[in-house]
Amino acid sequence: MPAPEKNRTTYHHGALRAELLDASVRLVENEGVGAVSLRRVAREAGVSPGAPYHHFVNRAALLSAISAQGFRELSDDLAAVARDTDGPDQVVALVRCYLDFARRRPGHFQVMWRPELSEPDKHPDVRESGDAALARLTDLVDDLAVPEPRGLALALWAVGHGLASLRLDGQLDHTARKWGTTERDLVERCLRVVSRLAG
Amino acid sequence: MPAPEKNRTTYHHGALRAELLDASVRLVENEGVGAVSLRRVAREAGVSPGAPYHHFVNRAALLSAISAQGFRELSDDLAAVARDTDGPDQVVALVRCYLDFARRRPGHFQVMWRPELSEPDKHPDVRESGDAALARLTDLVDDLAVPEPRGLALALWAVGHGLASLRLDGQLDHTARKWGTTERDLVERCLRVVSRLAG
DNA sequence: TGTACATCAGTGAACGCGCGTTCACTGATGTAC
DNA sequence: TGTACATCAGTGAACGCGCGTTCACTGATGTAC
Repeated sequence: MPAPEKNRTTYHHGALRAELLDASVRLVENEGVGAVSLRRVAREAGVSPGAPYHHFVNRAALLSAISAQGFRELSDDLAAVARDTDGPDQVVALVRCYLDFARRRPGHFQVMWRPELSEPDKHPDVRESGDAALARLTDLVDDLAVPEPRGLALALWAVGHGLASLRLDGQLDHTARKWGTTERDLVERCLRVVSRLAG
Repeated sequence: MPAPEKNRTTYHHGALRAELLDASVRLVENEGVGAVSLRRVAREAGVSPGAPYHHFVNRAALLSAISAQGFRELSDDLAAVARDTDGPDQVVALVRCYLDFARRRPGHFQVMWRPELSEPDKHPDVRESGDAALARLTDLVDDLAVPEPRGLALALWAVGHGLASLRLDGQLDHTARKWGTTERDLVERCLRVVSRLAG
């Protein structure tokens, strides 16, 4: 996590767009999406309040870019599952992949699923990359040749999404403590149950 | 949905606390949780900016009250499932109950799972009512006498939570359109798959 | 039943803050010739 | 290789806005006697 860029010597930044994105993701992770304002992000990047406007027309455009980035990475992850595993194991591998993504990119994950933030209607990138990710999921499940592929695909998406959300909100950790176990153990038990859907 | 209370004649409102809560829930439903500010809520209730401070110390206290309200209603709903159904049907009934709650109280639902908004650590009501709701769920699953009750309970919670979240964010509707079907049909197919976990 | 008084639940003005956005500007870079 | 010029990507001051919160106040209500 690079510190706010205070020690710039050149007038031009060089890679401000990328740094604004990074700073935003960091902000979402540490303080939630509410902390992301163009002024704040500019400050984090060590740049004047007007500077971001040369790269993003507004806050939504910035968050859209993060969403699209996230969806593309998730697509790649899902493609790797299709490539590296096969058969019924894919069911659990898929959910695990979703969970791993959410853990690795919590900032992206939180932005991706909130259309009021990233305005998919105004930013085709988000819509397209989101659709592509979902298509990866359904293609994978279709290849399993189970009786209700769409129902299974949605169920797996829902389980993954639910677990990831509950974990990000601290619900899993809280529940684990109450049950005298760990978050990780809870997830594993859940995945064991889910694996029954593969048969 | 009562209109903003502009036509009050008495100096004292009489039920301002309840009306502030209602106004907040309406705001969350229509414009998202970001639209809830004490000033805005006061305006919606037709009252001066300082008035809410006689009932809530700050925004978090207001949102906490909404959370607790939601958790209590969800607990009651889950209790009804335990009372009105039995056997393996309960698995699907439980998820359906969770989904119905989220549909009926979308404003509450969105606030309940975001601890940074309702600060459960500072507001014991939220923690207690949340824990009680979860206990209903686990008690119900325990009574099914399945091999992995905790794993199943979490899986059902996750599916319900995932579906409800995706629906609220418009993802289900979007996906249904792309697949040439309806949100409702999608949910039903998903539940059919989930019902296999009951066996 | 009246009255004095405490308390409750409002008002509305005021404060300082961070925000989004604009704008004239300027330093740095790229390009045509 | 040098130079003139266009364009790009910054600066920093400025604007108006809604917010949280406080405060002296006041109208309404409840209670003790």
